[in-house]
Amino acid sequence: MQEAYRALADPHRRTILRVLRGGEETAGDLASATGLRPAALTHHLTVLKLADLVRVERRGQYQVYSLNTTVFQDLVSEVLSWLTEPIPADGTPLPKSGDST
Amino acid sequence: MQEAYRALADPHRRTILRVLRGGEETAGDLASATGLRPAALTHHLTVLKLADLVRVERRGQYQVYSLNTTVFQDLVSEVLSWLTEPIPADGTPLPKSGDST
DNA sequence: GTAGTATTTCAGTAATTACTTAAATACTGA
DNA sequence: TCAGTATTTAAGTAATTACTGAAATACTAC
Repeated sequence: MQEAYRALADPHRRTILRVLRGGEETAGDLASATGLRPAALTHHLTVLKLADLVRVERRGQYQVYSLNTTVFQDLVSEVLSWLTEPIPADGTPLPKSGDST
Repeated sequence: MQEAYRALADPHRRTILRVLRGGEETAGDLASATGLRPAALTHHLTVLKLADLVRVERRGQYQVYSLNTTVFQDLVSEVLSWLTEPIPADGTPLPKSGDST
C-alpha cells in the first residue's frame, strides 16, 4: 500500500485519478486535464502504475489509461477502516488534564 | 486537504495516526511506538499538525498528542467520495479496442 | 520508406524531505 | 536554585522528488 499512499500525495496525480473515474483517457487527454507537459505526465503516470492504481493499454497511436478500481477500492477501504476499527489503548496511564504541579 | 494527503504518504506518520486512534499519547510514547528518535518524531508531528490531523496539549512535563477526528473524518470522506461520485466522461470519443489500422 | 502525431526515455537540475547531532527550552520535584 | 526528564529547535546532510528540454520509440497514413 505504501506506493498507493505516496501516489495520493501529489495533487496532479489525484486529478488524474479523478479524471479516470469518468472513464479511460489517452495520455494526451490527461496532459490537457492536468496542464502537465508530456514528460512530467509520464512521470506521474509511472508513479500511479507503480502503485497499481492505473492500467495502460496501447490502442493504435494512443496509450489509453484507466483506473484499476480494485486497488483503488482497497486503498479507500483501508483508510476507511481507520475510522471504524479503533486500536485499543495499552494499559499505560497518561497524566490527566488537571494533574500537574 | 493537500497537507493531509502529504501527511499520509509516510509510513511512520500513518503509524502515529493509528496509535492515536486508540487514544491520546505523549510524544515519548509515540517515539517508542514508531522507533523514531525524538527530533525525527517532532518532525513528523509537525507535518501532522500542519495538516491539522493531530492536536497537542502540554500536560506538565509531557506533550500529549491526540487525533483531530474532525479533519481525519473529512479526509476519509473525501477519499471515499471518489468511489461514490464518478465524474462523467466528457463527450470526446476514444478509440475502441479493435480500432487500429 | 517518409512525415506526422503520441508518448516515453534520458540526463541533468532545483526543490523538498527525512534524518542526524547538539544545543535550547519547558517543565518537575527536591 | 539545581538536577533530571521531556520535547523542540537549529543547522547541516543525504536521499528523493518533480520537473525540464532533447532525443528516442511506437504507431498511422500516405
